[in-house]
Amino acid sequence: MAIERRPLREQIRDELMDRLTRGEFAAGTDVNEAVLAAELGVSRTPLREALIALAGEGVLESSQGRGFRFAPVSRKEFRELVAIVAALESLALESSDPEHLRSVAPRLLDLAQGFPDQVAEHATVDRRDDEWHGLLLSGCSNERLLDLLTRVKAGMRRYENLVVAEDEPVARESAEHCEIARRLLADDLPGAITALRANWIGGMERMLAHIPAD
Amino acid sequence: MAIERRPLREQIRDELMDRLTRGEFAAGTDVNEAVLAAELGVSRTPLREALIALAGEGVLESSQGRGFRFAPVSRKEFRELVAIVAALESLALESSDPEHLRSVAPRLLDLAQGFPDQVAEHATVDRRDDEWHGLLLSGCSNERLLDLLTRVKAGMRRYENLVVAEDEPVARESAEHCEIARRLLADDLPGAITALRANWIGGMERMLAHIPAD
DNA sequence: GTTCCGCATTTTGTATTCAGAATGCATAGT
DNA sequence: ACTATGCATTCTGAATACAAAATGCGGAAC
Repeated sequence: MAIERRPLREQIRDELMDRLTRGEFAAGTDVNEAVLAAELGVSRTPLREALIALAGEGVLESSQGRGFRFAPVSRKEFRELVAIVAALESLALESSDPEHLRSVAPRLLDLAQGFPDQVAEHATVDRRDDEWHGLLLSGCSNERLLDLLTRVKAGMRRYENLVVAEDEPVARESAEHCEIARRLLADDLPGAITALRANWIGGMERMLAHIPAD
Repeated sequence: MAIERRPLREQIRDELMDRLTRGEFAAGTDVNEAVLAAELGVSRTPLREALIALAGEGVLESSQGRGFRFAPVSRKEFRELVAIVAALESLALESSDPEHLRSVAPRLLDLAQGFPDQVAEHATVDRRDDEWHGLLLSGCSNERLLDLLTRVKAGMRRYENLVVAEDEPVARESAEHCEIARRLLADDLPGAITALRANWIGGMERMLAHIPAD
């Protein structure tokens, strides 16, 4: 058994992201360090270190003397984040080994086609989507880029639980993923990238319908 | 007079970035927290907070029990970073107001043409380059993107002082910037983006010649 | 009744202390 | 002579203690 030897700040960071994903923190609310530290059973020091790391990813904001608060959501920022992620994933595809892309394409198609059949509980949908995009990017050798992508996506996480999974969007998502996979199978990388962009933009619009105006 | 009211961790972060830019820290070397804290005249706590923030930007690495060290440089990582920045700046241009781009184009051209005439001390070249790209992106309303760009560029900073400014590269850089500005003047956004990409790739190759093999 | 001032309380920001892990050296054993 | 083990030292990781800033409330002045 490999014993867990990670700094507390990282474990705390992950725990906070988990809770955020579960919707336990409302956007815009202040963090009370003492209370949260007690709740987690740690001291304020590693907690603050985790908060600083999360602030670097845009999950939290901080201001002098007022501490940290969960970053408020806005339609504008969501659009900005989607544009960034779309561009970065496009780059990742571009710099992937075409050979590898073709080899994972069948599995990508499989997964995408299976989407609508599965239960559509919200958290499940997101996790499955993450897995799909993860596989899509698995051939990208730009480690820095993959790192950056996970960080930016972490900043998007708080938007995920604003909407609930519905049948029609899930079907659309599935169709779009199939399209991307088929392009890859056909060795049509530019087409796949275009489809990927369309997928992000489309997903964004489907989400925006649920995000209240600023 | 507005008195400075920023958390120590931010001031420390900036100071460390300054020193890094000045080449005071060798890549790959360990940070001794106590020594550095004493040198800066602060305690280890805010210093560590700054180190954690910098680690999030890829400037530092950390490992359990061994603390922080300045991230080693590698040709591979440099290529990765350039690809990312090129993609992000392209996105920024795409999402800029064309009107605004045309309006700053003359000044961009002016600045670019002035480049070769100025003294070519290394730090000056970089600062002037930053200013030029800053102006180029001044019309981008995607705040998150601009934020991300500065962070990724911070991670590139440690590569800058590996090379010294030379006449020929500076002239090339100037010519490429002129090309971008002219495209903008002609309302040719796609052309400008292509030229921008070429500028980054070209600059990368010119730098790579000076970066030792991994 | 309303506004402004000041004090008490709460919470953050920073320093200090403590504990535990890693490194290096010395010594003992083969 | 070489290797391995134990110990001392150094440094990081985390907790606690302290200082200073912000918030909220109550009372006094108008």
